[in-house]
Amino acid sequence: MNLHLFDTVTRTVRPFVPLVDGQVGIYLCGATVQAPPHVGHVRSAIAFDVLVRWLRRNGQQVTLIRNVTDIDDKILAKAADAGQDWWAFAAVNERAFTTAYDALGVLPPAYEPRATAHVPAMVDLMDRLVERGHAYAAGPGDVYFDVRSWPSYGSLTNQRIDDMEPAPDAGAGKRDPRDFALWKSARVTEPDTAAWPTPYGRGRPGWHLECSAMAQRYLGDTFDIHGGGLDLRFPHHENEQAQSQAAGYGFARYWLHNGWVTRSGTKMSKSLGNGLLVSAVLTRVPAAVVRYALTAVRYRSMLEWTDETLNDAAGAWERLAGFAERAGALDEPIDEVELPAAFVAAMDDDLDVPAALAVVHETLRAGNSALAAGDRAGALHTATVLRAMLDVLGLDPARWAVGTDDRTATALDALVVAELAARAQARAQKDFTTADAIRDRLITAGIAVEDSAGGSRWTLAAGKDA
RNA sequence: GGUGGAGUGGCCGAGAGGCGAGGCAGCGGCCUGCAAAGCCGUAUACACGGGUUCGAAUCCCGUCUCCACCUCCA
Repeated sequence: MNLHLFDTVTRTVRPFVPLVDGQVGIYLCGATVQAPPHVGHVRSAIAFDVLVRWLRRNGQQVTLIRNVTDIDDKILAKAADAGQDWWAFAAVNERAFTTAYDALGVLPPAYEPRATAHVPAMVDLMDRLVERGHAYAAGPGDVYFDVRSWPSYGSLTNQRIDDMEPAPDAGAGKRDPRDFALWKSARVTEPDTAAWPTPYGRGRPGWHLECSAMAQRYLGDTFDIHGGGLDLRFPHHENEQAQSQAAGYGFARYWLHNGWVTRSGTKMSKSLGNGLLVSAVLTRVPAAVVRYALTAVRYRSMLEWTDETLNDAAGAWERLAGFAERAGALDEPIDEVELPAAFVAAMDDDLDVPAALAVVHETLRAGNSALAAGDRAGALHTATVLRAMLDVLGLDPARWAVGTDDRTATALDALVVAELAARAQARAQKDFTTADAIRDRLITAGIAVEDSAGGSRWTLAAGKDA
């Protein structure tokens, strides 16, 4: 493996060497389940899904831990507004995330720990920090991290404490306004179920503490990669690193951050109200097209989300999937296929997917040419290589093909095939008026028809101009 | 105020001193009954102003514009 990754800490692309050869531990900040996922959320999941797939393709055994933050201020507030139990409210949104991940082909993590199930691990971490003089209780249930006690605080994002804007809600009893909460005391307005007893008083976990505790529990004191969105670098990841290292753990060896999805140049986010729900997008665009659109841009870049983004993705996707199918390669095994050197080099260069896709499209052209020249064997081989590359990106056409066991698809196929047979007969009799009428009828129904020497082929034309 | 990112042809997007990645759209051609699909061909691109160099989108200096984080955010 010759993978190089951009590490946020050093701000350079550097060789990735796992702590234990052949095994890679990754902690990815998952969702705070206060709302269903928007497109930006799944972009992050997909970015790291590609990393996981590439590591596995290179023979690495990957342990991916992606947490679920199932309690926080907003969850409590929104659930209260909706007149629901906060835990039920969180569970509904967590399921929506799982549904979206599955629909977009994001491989499931090894484990998805929930914050509320890890209070003992968090208390352990707080104990260590208090013992070492890096945390203090400011009152019953309120525990803060003492940023002044940890000289390297700010090292992840290259900031000095004195340059940071102090939090406006400088909590009572804080030694420094930048001190952040490890544990938040139970409020009288909050339900009893939202607080846990600790030696420091009743309360609930601070966001940063959760991730430190869960990463350490499942991946060990030191692990390979910590990932998340660019917006989590500060304060979340800075605080995680400070807590864990101040407690004596090595923590993450590489920090990776994905860029976000923008609308008119502005970050898509819940608070700005410009978030597009994944569920809404998927009602009008095939999941494979959405996946392609979110995968095609390099993970560190911003991704402007427009109808044209989807239109471009739909065109490219249909070209790729259409060739794989026409070449008859959907059932070929791809695990042992050797990948083109240029593709490997692109992926090894900090997951340069756009460059890798250039190789994919060159391969596609060669395959289409082989097919046009009647070279079935050559086309089949090319299509198999193509699928192997696409599988690394989570875009293997076989994964997204409509199954023949799908009753609706089977029924539709029978009807369209009958129409195409009638059209073929009309064409044979040079009755092009009838033949074109049949084709127009199919096109109106959203079915594209392609003629070739071997007969006519149909596909659902959905996806374009979505 | 602090920290970081970005500005590439009609659009999207790689590259980072020297043969114009790739995709979409467009144009010309081949194929086709006509289409579609596919194939072939087709671009005086690198925010602006200086400089270094035989040679710069790529290095240096300066300028402008945009975005983000420092408060919950993938």
